[in-house]
Amino acid sequence: MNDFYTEEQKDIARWAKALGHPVRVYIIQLLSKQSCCYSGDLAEELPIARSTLSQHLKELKGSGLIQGKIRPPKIKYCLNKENWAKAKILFSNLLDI
Amino acid sequence: MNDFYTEEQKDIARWAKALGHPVRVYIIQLLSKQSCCYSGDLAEELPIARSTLSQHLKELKGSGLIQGKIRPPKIKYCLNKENWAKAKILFSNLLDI
DNA sequence: TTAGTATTTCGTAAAAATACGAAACAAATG
DNA sequence: CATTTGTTTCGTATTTTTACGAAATACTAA
Repeated sequence: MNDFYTEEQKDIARWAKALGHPVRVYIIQLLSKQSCCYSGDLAEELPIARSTLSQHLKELKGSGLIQGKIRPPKIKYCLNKENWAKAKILFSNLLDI
Repeated sequence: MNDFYTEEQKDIARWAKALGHPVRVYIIQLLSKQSCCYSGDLAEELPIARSTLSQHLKELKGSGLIQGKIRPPKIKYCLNKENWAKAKILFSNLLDI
């Protein structure tokens, strides 16, 4: 492991990286507003292939910012509220808000 | 150009991407505290090659988050206060702070 | 059981990020 | 002018990201 950086710095970097693409910002903004959505709803409005969208969702999920609940035959995506709250705190500190 | 995303979404993504590596978070945190620093000072404390550091600084500069002023023979790096203020606003909105 | 719906995974390709050491550069000093 | 100092650019290699279409998966409904 790289021991040089603090856990906080790594968390900020991980979440910032997750927000480092406009489509993922779009998704997070949507989830902030309406709390949940389905991949299909996103796919209809976004100008990218479904598989590409799926990749972005996977990345957001991997960062911990969102979570997906299987609700057959769909998958319902929501913010991961716990991590979102953490992210708020860390970004607030960084930005001195 | 990709017209689908708003300027705001692109700005957030650009700045988030710039913060998407622990070393760049480290640099930004430092500059938030002490407002300015030299590449050499960073190079001494960071566990990466000077050329790699230079690349990270270039990326931060490219994103608009920092700026470098030539102060021979050194280069003095500072936060770009204008963009930093913008970033604060955009991230505040996104995080609903 | 077959067909349909929603989404992901796979295979692949192209572009971007990360890292290093060597070499180049730009300005001040001897 | 030659040297020193601080930093960047170059060349290169490796890894990661982004993107797409085709195929696979998982569950429901007919």
